[in-house]
Amino acid sequence: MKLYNTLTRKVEDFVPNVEGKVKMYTCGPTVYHYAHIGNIRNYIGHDILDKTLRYLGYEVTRAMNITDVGHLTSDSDSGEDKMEVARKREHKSAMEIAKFYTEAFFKDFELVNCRMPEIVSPATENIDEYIKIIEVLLDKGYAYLSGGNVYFDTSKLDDYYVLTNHQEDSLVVGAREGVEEDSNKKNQADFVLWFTTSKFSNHELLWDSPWGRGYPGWHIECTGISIKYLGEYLDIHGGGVDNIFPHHTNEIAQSEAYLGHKWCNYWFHNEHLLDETGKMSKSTGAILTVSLLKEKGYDPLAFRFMCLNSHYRKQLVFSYDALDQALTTLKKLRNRISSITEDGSIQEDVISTYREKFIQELSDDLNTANALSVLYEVLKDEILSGSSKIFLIREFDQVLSLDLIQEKKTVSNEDYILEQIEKRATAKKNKDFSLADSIRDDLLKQGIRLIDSRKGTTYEVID
RNA sequence: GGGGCUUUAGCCAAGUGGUAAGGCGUGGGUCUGCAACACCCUGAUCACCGGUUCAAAUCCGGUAGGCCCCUCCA
Repeated sequence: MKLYNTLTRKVEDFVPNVEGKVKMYTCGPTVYHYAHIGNIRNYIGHDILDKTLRYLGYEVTRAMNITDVGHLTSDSDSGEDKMEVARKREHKSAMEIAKFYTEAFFKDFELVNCRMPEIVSPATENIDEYIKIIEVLLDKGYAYLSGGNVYFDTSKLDDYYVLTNHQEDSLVVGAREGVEEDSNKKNQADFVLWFTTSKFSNHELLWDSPWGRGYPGWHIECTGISIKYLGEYLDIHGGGVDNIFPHHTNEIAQSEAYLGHKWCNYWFHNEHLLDETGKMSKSTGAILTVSLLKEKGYDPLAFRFMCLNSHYRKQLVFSYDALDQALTTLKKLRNRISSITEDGSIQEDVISTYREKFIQELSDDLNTANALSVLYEVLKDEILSGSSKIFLIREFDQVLSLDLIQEKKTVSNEDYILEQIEKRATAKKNKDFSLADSIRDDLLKQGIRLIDSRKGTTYEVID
């Protein structure tokens, strides 16, 4: 398995800490709003990685957090917490907001056939863990108290910027509009581990800590949850590219300072899905979700297909044109697959050849577009028996998860349909084409499409 | 200002030194009373300029366009 590692900026052979076992962590959603399709693309990327590793025989343990606290709209103490903003917007309690959007997230997550990680943990359920880590960081001298908050001291590290090529001197303070400088910090790059109540009188979610009643900083939750559930040595940690700096950079800083050794070997980052205007954002503009696509009549898996047809490390521009294409392609694929008759023997030799090809593509830094091409090769192969094709497709779909093999839709009134087909055949024989066509149209309205061939007429059930 | 990614046919895209996969669409055809389905055929010298090389979409340099990050973000 070859995988691009942000840490080294190279495609590398993947070697887990413990042979045959993989510990994997995914930065989960922030549940103050709906997850848009760009967010979901990220989870599809992680899902493919997860399933590919399993397909290759690894025993994968995967954890994901749910961020239900502690995201500020701005870095300085004057910023508002996003959960608080949503709370005001919707006149609900913070926990109600979190519960609502968590459920909405997993609904969409499952609509695109993403596998649920073994561990899914909300940030608010692991406060003790963060406090424990922060105490150790203070003891070791990596953290300091200032203005009521606990900060991580980045100057204590030799290589704080390992994940990026950033230089401290060339960073622009407040590069983004609305970001203000925090005067409590010793160093520009220092970040908050724990906020106290001092500046936030209206914050709803608060916990007692040795430093006063308050709440955790954004970065500590992933470190805490990851170490708590996956241990001190992590194989893969992933998220969107925007997380590289500062989130993942800070995670590495605090985790390794806490543990005293290297923490995670491979950093996996998905590129963004763009729309015509550029980056999709939860903070601005309308939010397009998978559920909304479904309401518009799209199979959510068409979106998954669209993502798989591209590469996870490439920006992908969303358009309805592209989604339409993906939907057509997926339907045609399923159509072709459903017309395969399962006969003939299972041809182990040929099957393993294709299996190897498929594995080779996925093992090449998850080249899903080429993996899909292997699927087309299988369909076209004239030597391969129907049973062998279905066998392979079923296997490929364990990773692709496109529901390629559809349950044959059955109808309760088959006798009636056959009777109508018979009637139409007679009408055709008598050149009464208007009657023949009206029978065909009637059946179509009932979701039955007739298929004429030399051998006669058959039917299929359509949506 | 600094760091990074990207540019392949109408569209989605693969391809990291040896004369451009695959899919969608288009056009033509087979089948058909017609249609749908299916099947067959159909297209690009790879943003531009220069260099390295026997050989470059693939390596190097430059130009132009698009995008991301530099403390909200997948």
